[in-house]
Amino acid sequence: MSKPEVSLTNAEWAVMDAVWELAPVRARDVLDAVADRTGWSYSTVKTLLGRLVEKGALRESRSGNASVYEPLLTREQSRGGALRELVERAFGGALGSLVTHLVQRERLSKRDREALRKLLEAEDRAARERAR
Amino acid sequence: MSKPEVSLTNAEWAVMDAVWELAPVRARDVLDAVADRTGWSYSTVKTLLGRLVEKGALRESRSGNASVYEPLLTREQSRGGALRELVERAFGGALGSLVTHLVQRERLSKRDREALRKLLEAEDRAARERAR
DNA sequence: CAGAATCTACGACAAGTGTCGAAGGTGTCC
DNA sequence: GGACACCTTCGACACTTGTCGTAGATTCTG
Repeated sequence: MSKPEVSLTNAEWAVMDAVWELAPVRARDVLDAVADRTGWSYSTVKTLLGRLVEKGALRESRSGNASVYEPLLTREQSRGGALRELVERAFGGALGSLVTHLVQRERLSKRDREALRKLLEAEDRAARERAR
Repeated sequence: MSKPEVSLTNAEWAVMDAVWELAPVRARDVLDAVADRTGWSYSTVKTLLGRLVEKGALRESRSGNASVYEPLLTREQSRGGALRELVERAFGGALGSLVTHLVQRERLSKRDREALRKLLEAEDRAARERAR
């Protein structure tokens, strides 16, 4: 039972962001949330929502005459998918290459590096915990 | 003089990978390098190469009757671009969110975590060096 | 109830992507 | 010089993505 591996486009990410934040949500609300940044029309949002339902990223239900949408994927799942796609395409499938690139080329700030170290500590502990 | 910010598609990454590895390279060589994995025809490769030249990712020169291609971007530059696109779309523009996601959700192996720590050390030193 | 305000459903369209095939040069080898 | 191999250029086509507009159904409101 493999997950269908839903991949989101640029515009779809904007919509999903709104849905994740406001679900259960109506098209109108998504538009309101997104209009400033995108300038989209109601139609555009509706089309995107429709496509997202089709590809299994959203669930659509009816509340009277209007549709209400809810996510079928979590933001983290989607991020993971997008990340894996990137690693596949641009980093030869090696997550390690991405990590290396991150630290060496993207010039993490001192604070970022500190935070990262903290995360690593925590993850070490978590891993040890899991191992028990 | 800002760089044109070239963005590569899926298929184009495959071609660029071959070019980076073999440049200066002819279409035929790219095809040979990529055929197994993709099953593409010569035409397909040629089309992709043409599009890459158009968008400024490759330089094309003539050697007799045939074209020879060379990259105008390094792999690292392109990776950086792709990474930034991802962060923009899926991580709300916050590189830190990506890093957090990486460590917490992608379950880096113990070895990955070690390597990462090493990189951080090195980066700390480099930063200190740069600061002088 | 009539009109206004909303919704949804369809369809459309221009770009961008992934993939080729066919036609016509150019070199190469006997 | 002719046959063969290999190149390039052009054009095509289906699908995806980004964006709407319009028409018809539904609901709210004075």
